[in-house]
Amino acid sequence: MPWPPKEAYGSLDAMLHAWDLEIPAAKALQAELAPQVRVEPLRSPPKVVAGVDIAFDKPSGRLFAAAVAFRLDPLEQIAAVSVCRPIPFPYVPGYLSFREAPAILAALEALPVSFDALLVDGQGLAHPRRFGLACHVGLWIDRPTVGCAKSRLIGEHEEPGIERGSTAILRKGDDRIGTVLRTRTNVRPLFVSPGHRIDFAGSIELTLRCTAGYRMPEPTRQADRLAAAAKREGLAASESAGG
DNA sequence: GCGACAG
DNA sequence: ATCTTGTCGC
Ligand SMILES: [Mg+2]
Repeated sequence: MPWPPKEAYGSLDAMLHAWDLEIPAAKALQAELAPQVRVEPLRSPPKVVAGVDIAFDKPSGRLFAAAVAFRLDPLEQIAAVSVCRPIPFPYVPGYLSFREAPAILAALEALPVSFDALLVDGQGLAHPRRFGLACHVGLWIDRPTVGCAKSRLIGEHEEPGIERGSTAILRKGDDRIGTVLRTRTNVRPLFVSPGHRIDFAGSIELTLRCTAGYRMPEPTRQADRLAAAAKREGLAASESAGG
């Protein structure tokens, strides 16, 4: 199966070299790729949902990316992997994908099972150029992808109700860019926005279906934990090795 | 120029 | 994101 889809970018080679860019070039690339993002209803209900996240170790300049797959109905973990890579890009608001996407893609390629949808720890459409981390990764894997961020990057919104499931529209000017979704009663809401191949309603529904007692959806929450664990043992391993 | 600012 | 123990509230 042809993955990643080079057709979506014109040239896979160009995209492979597009990870190492200066801010101005990265900004231009986002503007060029944003029109490729498709906000549309899910074509078929996802059976397997994957989640990804990263743990950083500034001292060693390394990062640990994890990908965890969950089957729905009932929600249960079926696979998990982690990879180690050098940190490729500094954290710059608006350019998170250039720091995290390469490693996320590597982790997803290492996942031993196929997945129908992906949950990312960051914004999707709710981005200055409508091209957050979830859009970048979603376009690459060409599968339904949702951005589930813990805080706001841009946009205005009202406060959603305190009950789990309550929502408030996240907007920029007259355009809707996402949803402020309460995944747990009386707990800070999440900022959910489409990454690719899914719409606002679908991103809300999928996020809620993947939530089990915690603020963060399970795929992303477990990926966060695995990345942190990989970091701990990764550092311990390099220490005992003398590095 | 100043403040905001995913992870 | 990361540095980090105990403490407050549902
Ligand atoms: Mg993260």
